[in-house]
Amino acid sequence: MSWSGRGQDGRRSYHHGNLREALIEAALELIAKKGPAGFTFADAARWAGVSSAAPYRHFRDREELIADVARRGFELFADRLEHAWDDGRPNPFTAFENVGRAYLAFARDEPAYYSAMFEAGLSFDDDPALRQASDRSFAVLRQASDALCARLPPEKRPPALMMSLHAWALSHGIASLFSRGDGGRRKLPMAPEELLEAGMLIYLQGLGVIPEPVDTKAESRKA
Amino acid sequence: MSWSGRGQDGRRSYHHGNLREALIEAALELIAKKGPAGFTFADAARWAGVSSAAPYRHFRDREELIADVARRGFELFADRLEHAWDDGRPNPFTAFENVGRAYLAFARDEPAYYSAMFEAGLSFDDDPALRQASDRSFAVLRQASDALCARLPPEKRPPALMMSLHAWALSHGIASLFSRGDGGRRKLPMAPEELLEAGMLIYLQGLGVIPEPVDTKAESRKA
DNA sequence: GACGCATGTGAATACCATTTACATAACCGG
DNA sequence: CCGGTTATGTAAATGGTATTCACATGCGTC
Repeated sequence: MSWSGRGQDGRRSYHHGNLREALIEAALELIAKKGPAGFTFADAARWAGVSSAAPYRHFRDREELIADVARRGFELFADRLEHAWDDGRPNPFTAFENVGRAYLAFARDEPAYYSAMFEAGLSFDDDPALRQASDRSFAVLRQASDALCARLPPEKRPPALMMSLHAWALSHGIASLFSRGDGGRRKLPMAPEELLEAGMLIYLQGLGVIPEPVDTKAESRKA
Repeated sequence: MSWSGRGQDGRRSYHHGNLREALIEAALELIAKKGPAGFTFADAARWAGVSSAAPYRHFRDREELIADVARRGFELFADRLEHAWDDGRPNPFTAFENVGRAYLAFARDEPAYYSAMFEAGLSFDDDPALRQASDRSFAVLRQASDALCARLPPEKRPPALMMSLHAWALSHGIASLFSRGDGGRRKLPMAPEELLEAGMLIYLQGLGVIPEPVDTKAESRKA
């Protein structure tokens, strides 16, 4: 079979052959352009060159498509964060910073995914796959926080879960408020990445993870 | 005239008399129930008991109504934050904490306003009134940060603007992720208010605003 | 080669946003 | 009090969207 369902003349045969994927691609294009609210099922169908009823063979309704985009977004997000964490190399502190940068880079470079994930108003309870993908993303932050906490003497050690929630909230707040694909809602005196890095640095110093204001390059060499 | 445009029999006369306000109330109800995306102009009109064309006498389109809700939300938000700040009484540190609690309380108690303000995808550039109201809210955080920074010796003093952005981002992140009116997307081991307070405490300690892990009640008594 | 299931079509239903022409009444000057 | 002007509301029309249903197509399989 022709994978895209097209003959030699370029016209599509009765069956598309890959409609599900085509709809998801269309959704990403459209969400990136007009936000998750502006995305319409009919547009996606037109984009894929099928009738407006065809998408219902692959998704129960419009929301299920968005949920699938969000799920894929979380999978990709988790991959990016895991790659940035790199098992804590070269050292937990530098790796933690890399995760923060990867977080904002994802929000900036994949606004469609990020919108579907956090701004589409999806219910995570109704969709175990979505919940699981979201959990996997969060697990990276959790893991990184564990590693950083482990650096502290047990009596000063904060709850790693709390620390990961703080990191997540700060990252998400900066991403939502200042680092959207459209350039952000508000002018900043610094790049979002710098804002996040400075914030986490101050936070970690407050925890005592960093004894002194520290040169990260020196830190890298030490590890 | 009858302010609500109703005669003694309770039926509305041809003119509503207070439609603009009624539509805004309806919008708040509906946004609270189904989110800013689920809110429809037609529903609001039905709720107010007028035809579906009537709202256009008061708002250019659906978005202008949402923008007005958002603007009012920011005004109310600024009032609440200012009240919590209370000119830095009893001392800047305690007042700063109060602002954080007020932030989350607003997000929890006024989910309709909060949604319209931060999740409706409004463009602040097209609406000076909206921009101005939003600026007034942020100004409270900025003012509080200024006062806290002033406690530090000049050579250790961080940029107050950066600090206020950190506080805003952390608050907004926690509100968005964990403190929505619907109970939040994810279970937490602690109340959102505690999470924010702990986070800001650690942050301020990292800045050196708080010399030691400190009992806030003792701090209040001292001031 | 016939059959069944997956996939796509067209038409129908029911909403919603928005516009337009028209209706009503509130207000205002005389 | 009266007539004109303006603000506010209505009904109907247009065009778009979500969703469903009966029907069509053709891939894969026996």
